[in-house]
Amino acid sequence: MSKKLTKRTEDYSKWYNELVVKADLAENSGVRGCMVIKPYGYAIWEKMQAQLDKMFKETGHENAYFPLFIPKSYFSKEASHVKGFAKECAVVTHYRLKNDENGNVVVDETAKLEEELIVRPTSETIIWDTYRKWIQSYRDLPLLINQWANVVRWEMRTRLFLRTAEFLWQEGHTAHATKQEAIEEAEKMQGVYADFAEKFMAIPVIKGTKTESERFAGALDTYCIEALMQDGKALQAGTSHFLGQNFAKAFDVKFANKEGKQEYVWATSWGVSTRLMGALVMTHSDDSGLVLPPNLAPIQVVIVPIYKSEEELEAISEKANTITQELRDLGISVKFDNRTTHKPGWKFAEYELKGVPLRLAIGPRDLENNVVELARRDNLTKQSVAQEGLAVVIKEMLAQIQIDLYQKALSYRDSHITEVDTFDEFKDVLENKGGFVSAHWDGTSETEEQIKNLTKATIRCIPNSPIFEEGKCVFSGKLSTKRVLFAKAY
RNA sequence: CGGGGUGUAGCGUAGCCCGGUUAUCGCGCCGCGUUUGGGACGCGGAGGUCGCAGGUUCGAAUCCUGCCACCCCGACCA
Repeated sequence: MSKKLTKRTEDYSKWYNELVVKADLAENSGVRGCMVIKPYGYAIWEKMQAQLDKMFKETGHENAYFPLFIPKSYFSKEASHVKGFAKECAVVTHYRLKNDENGNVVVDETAKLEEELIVRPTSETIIWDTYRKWIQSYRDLPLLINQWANVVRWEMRTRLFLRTAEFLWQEGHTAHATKQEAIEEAEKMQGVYADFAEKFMAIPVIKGTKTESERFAGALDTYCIEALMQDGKALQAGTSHFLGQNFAKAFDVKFANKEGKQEYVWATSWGVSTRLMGALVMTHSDDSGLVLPPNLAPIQVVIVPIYKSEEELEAISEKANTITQELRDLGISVKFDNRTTHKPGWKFAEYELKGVPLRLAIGPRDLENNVVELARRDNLTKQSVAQEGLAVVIKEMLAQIQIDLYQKALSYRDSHITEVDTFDEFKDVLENKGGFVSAHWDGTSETEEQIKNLTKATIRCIPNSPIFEEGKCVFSGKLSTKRVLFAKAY
C-alpha cells in the first residue's frame, strides 16, 4: 500500500486493485472478467442488500425470481433494446458434452438447441413476456416486483467490481396504468437509491437524467445517481428507467381500464449492482486501506487485547466480554479478536486495512485506570475513554463517523464541481483538476459526441434541479437555458 | 478486436539484452526460544512443471515460433 493515491488513472487502478485484494474483498477468478467475492467483501454486499431490500419493501415492492436463460427470439421484440445489448451477450447453443475418440471432453454437436438461449444481461424481455400473462385488468396494477440476481454482460474490457462479466444486482420491473404513475415510480426509485447512497454508503450523489445517447436501451428517460470518485472520475451508481409503453407493446401487455377499453401498460425498471462496492472503495479509502461507513461495516467495533501473561489476557477478556455484550445489546456488531497468533500491532494494521470503523484496545494500563483506547478509522485519531457508559459513547461515535465520512466526501465532491464558460477552461479543468464540469450545452447529440471525442468527457447527467440561466453552449456557442454536468467516467 | 506490458514458491520479485554450477531476495508458512501499547527478533526448516507447447543447442528461465492468461491504454459499455 505504499502507492499514494493519485489522480493518474494507471496508478489509481493499481492502488484500487491492490487494496481490494489486500482488504480481502475480492480477487480475479481466472474466468474471463469474472471475480470471486471473498467472505469479507460479500458480508458488505449482504448488508447493502438487506438495507436496499428493506427500502424496496417499504415502497411497496415484492421480490420474485425469473429464469437465467432467455430465448433469443425475445430479444428481437424490442428493437432499441436488442441493439443496445446484442454485442455483449453470452449465448447457450448446446446442452450436452461427450468424450471424443481421444478421451477429450467436447461439445456434442448432436445436442444443438433449436433456439439459442441468452444468458440474461438484464431481464426486461423475459419479465415482460411473463407480465403479459399476469396483467388483464387495471385491478392487476400496479405490479411492483424486484429480483435479486446475477447477470452476464460480455464486455470487451472488465474492471474488478466496476465492470465484471458477471455481476450481482437487483432489478426492479414495474407495470402501471398511467404514464404519470410510471414516471413517478421511476423518480421515486431514483430517490430511494440516492437515500441509500447518502445515508448508508456515505456517498453524496447527484440526481439527474441521462441524455439520449447515454440512455438505457429501450428507455424513454433514464434517471441516474452520479457519484464522484477520489481520482476525479465520475461513476454511475444507480439508474431508474421510465420505459414508456415500449416493452408493453413489444410483448403485448394490455389491460382493460375502468371503461373496459384495452390499453398498453406503462413500465419502469431500475437497478443497482455490486458496482456499488467499487464506489464504496473508491470514495472513502485511503493509503492505509479500506474505510467503511459504520452503517455498512460487517464489523463495526473490533476489540484488541494487549497483554503479556495469561493472567492479563484473562482479566482483559472478562472486561472485553462485558463490553461486547453491552455493545451487542445496542445492536452494534463487535468482534473480540483474542487470537494469540498475532500481535496487537499486526491486528491494528489488519483492521485498518479492512476498514473497521472503530478499534477498541484494552491493556493492563487501561484496566488499572478503568478506561479503554478508542481509535477511529476514518481520521486515524485515538483517545482514552472511560469504561463507565462506554457503550453509549461508542454508539454515538459510530453515528458521528457516519456523518463525518459523508461530509468529507461531500466537500470533496462539491469542491470538484467547476463552472466553466469557455471550451479552453473546460479542457483545462478536465485535464488538471478533474471532477464534474458544469457547463452550458446546446442540447444536441452532435455537440455531445464531439466533446466526447475531443476530451473523453461525457454528459453524466442533466441535474434534476438545475438553475435556469441564459447561456451559450460551451462548444457550439448556441443558446442554452441550463447547465449540465460533464465528467470523465468509469 | 488493435497498441503496449507482464507471466519465476502462497504473495511480491532478481536473473533474460549477452544461454553454462545446486534459480535470487523479501514477505508469508512450519519448528524451537525470547517477545507482545503500531505489522517483533534469533536460529533451524519446508516449499519451484521458471505460464503452456514446440524448435535451435552439448546445454534454455534466458534465443526462435505458436498458443494461453492477466494488467494498462484504446475501441466498446443501461
